[in-house]
Amino acid sequence: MAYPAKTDRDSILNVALEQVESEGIENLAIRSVAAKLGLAPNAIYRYFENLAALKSAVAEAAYQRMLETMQKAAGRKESVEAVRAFSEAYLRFARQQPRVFALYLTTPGVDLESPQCARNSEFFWERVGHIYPEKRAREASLTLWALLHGLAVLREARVLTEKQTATSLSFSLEMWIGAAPN
Amino acid sequence: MAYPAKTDRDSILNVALEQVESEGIENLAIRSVAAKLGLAPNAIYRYFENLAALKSAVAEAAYQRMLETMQKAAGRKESVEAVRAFSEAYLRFARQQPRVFALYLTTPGVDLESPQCARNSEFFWERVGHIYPEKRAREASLTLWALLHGLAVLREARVLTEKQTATSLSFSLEMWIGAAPN
DNA sequence: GTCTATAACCCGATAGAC
DNA sequence: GTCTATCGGGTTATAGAC
Repeated sequence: MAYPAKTDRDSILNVALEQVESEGIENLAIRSVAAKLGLAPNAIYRYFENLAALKSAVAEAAYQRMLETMQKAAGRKESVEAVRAFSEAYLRFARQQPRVFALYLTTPGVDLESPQCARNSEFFWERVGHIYPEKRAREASLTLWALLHGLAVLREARVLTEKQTATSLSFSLEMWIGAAPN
Repeated sequence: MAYPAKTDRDSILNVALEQVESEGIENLAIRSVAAKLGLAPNAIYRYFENLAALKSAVAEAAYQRMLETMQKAAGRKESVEAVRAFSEAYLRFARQQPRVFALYLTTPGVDLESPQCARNSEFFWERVGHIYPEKRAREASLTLWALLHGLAVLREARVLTEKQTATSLSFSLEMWIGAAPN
């Protein structure tokens, strides 16, 4: 072959993620990704249909990253301990990668049926649902998710200071755990 | 005057809000706003410094709208009743104006010290804080806000169905109210 | 599968006339 | 305060060579 492949889908995606984290999704451009990889702009089109498709892929990667972060934090810990651990990890993720976090749950055009996305729901259900009786497990786990996400957003919006976020998280978890039957 | 004013700041802002609601903030363009008003594109620059300034103004308007929505819903109701009322209003706002809601708490470059923004925090504090003892009032009111926002985001992301949102809201409020000393 | 080259399009922003 | 005209830049897309 005169022109062997110089790149692949994952390489492009990783460069895109870097650029999103440093400049935000709104400034992600096909040309800059190609330049970073030493490619002509339209080489990208072999792997992604257009800019919108690339952005969607980046957003899906954000779901994947969040899931891995939570899984790693929960580890083999048990119920309540696991909750505390991945709750803190959720907020840490938002602080450390704010522009990637901004894509999480807020990017239109992401297929929520895709494995990466669907597994985020399952994670909460599996790791947390059984703390509550079956009848209320679903609402309880979704409520916890909502709580964590809301706190992260409020802090990223600078409505909450770092300290207020910490105390509000303690308060929230205490409340959430305390509301369980035992 | 050979060229009398054909428009004003509020007219521009309203058109911008319409366009954001129908096409999202990322597609807001000075040219389309001007076209809608029957103006040349650069006439807009008499009222807004640039596109970024227009977007910020739209985002600030979103804060204003949310505040008015909550205030109207709370009305003269008392503590717990008020909480239920504006909580539902919060979620209704997100559903009815999803693209405007998407700007709320997620738009960088909005001055959170501006009256519209700061009053959102104050609202929660004033209407809700006294349900809890002073020592925990701050965390409690911020937690409620986080909860509502998280639920709204999860539903807009289609993680929660309409029904799950309703039951999770009930669960959340019960939990939140139940955690108060009396 | 990638390259160069080109073109069309849309947008933000500015200059200067009225 | 608004206009026309234009500049500069980014995005998308196509054609044809290698």
